Amino acid sequence: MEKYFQFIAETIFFKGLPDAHIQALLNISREKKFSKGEMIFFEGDNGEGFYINVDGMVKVFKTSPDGKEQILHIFGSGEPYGEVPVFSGKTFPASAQALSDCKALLFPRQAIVELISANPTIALNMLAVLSLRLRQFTVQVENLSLKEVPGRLAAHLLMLYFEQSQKNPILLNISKTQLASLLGTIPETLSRILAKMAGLGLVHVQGRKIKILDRAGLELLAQTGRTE
Amino acid sequence: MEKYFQFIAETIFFKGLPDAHIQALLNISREKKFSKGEMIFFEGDNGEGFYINVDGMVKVFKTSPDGKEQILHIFGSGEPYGEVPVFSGKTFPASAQALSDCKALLFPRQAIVELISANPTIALNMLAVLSLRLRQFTVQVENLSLKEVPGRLAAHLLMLYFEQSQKNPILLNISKTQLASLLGTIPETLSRILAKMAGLGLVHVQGRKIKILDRAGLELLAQTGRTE
DNA sequence: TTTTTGCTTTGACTTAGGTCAAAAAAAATA
DNA sequence: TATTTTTTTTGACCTAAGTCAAAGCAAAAA
Repeated sequence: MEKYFQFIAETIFFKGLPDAHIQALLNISREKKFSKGEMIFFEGDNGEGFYINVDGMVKVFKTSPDGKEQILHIFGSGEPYGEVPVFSGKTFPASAQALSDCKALLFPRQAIVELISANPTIALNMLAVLSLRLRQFTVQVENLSLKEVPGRLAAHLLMLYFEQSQKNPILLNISKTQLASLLGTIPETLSRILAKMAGLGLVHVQGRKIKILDRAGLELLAQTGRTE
Repeated sequence: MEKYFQFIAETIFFKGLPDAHIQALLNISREKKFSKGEMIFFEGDNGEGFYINVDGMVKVFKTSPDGKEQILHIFGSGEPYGEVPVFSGKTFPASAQALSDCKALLFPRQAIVELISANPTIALNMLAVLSLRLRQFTVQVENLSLKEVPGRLAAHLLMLYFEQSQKNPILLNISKTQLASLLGTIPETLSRILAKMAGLGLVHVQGRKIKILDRAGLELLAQTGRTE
């Protein structure tokens, strides 16, 4: 586990902590591996702790009775997930699945609570992370209820553009089917709208590579939903 | 402010704290009054602290460029809101407005952060509150993207039924226009669907009083979206 | 009480985006 | 490479729910 010392010390949850605490965290953490497609936890499960992703990508999602799924979030390296049951005392509100082969560190509930009780400063990092997550949810609700699919897609592409340090073309990190589920729509609709956006000269699409041709146009679409 | 000692000591945020800390909180808090319709904060503002509602009801919401609004949450007595900027260091992700004349206590950011740094109980309480809020958001996203309006309405009525200790008829605590906005739809659609549900013998509607006639039917509708 | 204002309902119409089916393309596996 | 499987695209069609307009009600203000 020693190899994760530096890794833990740099995660958003635990950055800025004294070495002694990092070491304590290292001692309580367990390494977990998941292969592509494997379920990490199910909605309704009692959480044994939360995870920090080391390698690979994880999706957290909800499913409807008729099998439709809505992705809530996709987590990559260094990102924590599954914290809700640790603090709320309730079950997981959603399920998690490995999108690729994954490695993660599991931090058991009891040990984390004790660590916070002994050291409230840690809690501030965690409060910050949860607050940012709340912020993201307000955006997702706004997108789902106040924007139409083209607007959501435009906003997402712009987000990726900045996330990938303004490189152009941008590269989708997930399949278009997964992207559809993240945007609250279905692959057919996503495909049609990408085609329409290409027709309008906003983007050029080649598999997972999307070249932004008209950034101002995308921004207008993302903000107002209109294209003129 | 002394009159709020007991009130603060019983809020979800601050329950379980020693009297000395409650007194400290009392000392840093400021009483605020808002009249019906008054804005409490705007999306994008820097938060000076968070609020705990004393009297009245507050809605937290997002608005689209063309004026449509989505209510994220409605807060009543004893409930905290506006915490996101305190911990995330960012601006308010949504706006807040008084739905009725309101009284609230404002807890300034700096003082709260200091209190948390020194007191693990508060930190854990706050983590619990934010986690529960995250849970609620997952439900809202699920509702918006995986359920149709009748299913969302049925789920909401059942929630009110339990919130109001299974009294029947239940009483809407907000106008139908506000309810529509909370459910991610518009008043016309809500009205039509309530009429349809009444036609199916699920409920009986009389202004803000809604009598549940077929609870199993409502539960089926809430879970599966179907009515047979 | 009367007047004004805001809330709710109803009707006619439109549309974004979903469903179903099938073909085409890409990726994974043998 | 060939073969199987998965993903993506396209077409025809359908429907939930939105828009617009108007009327009816209820609640607040004069």
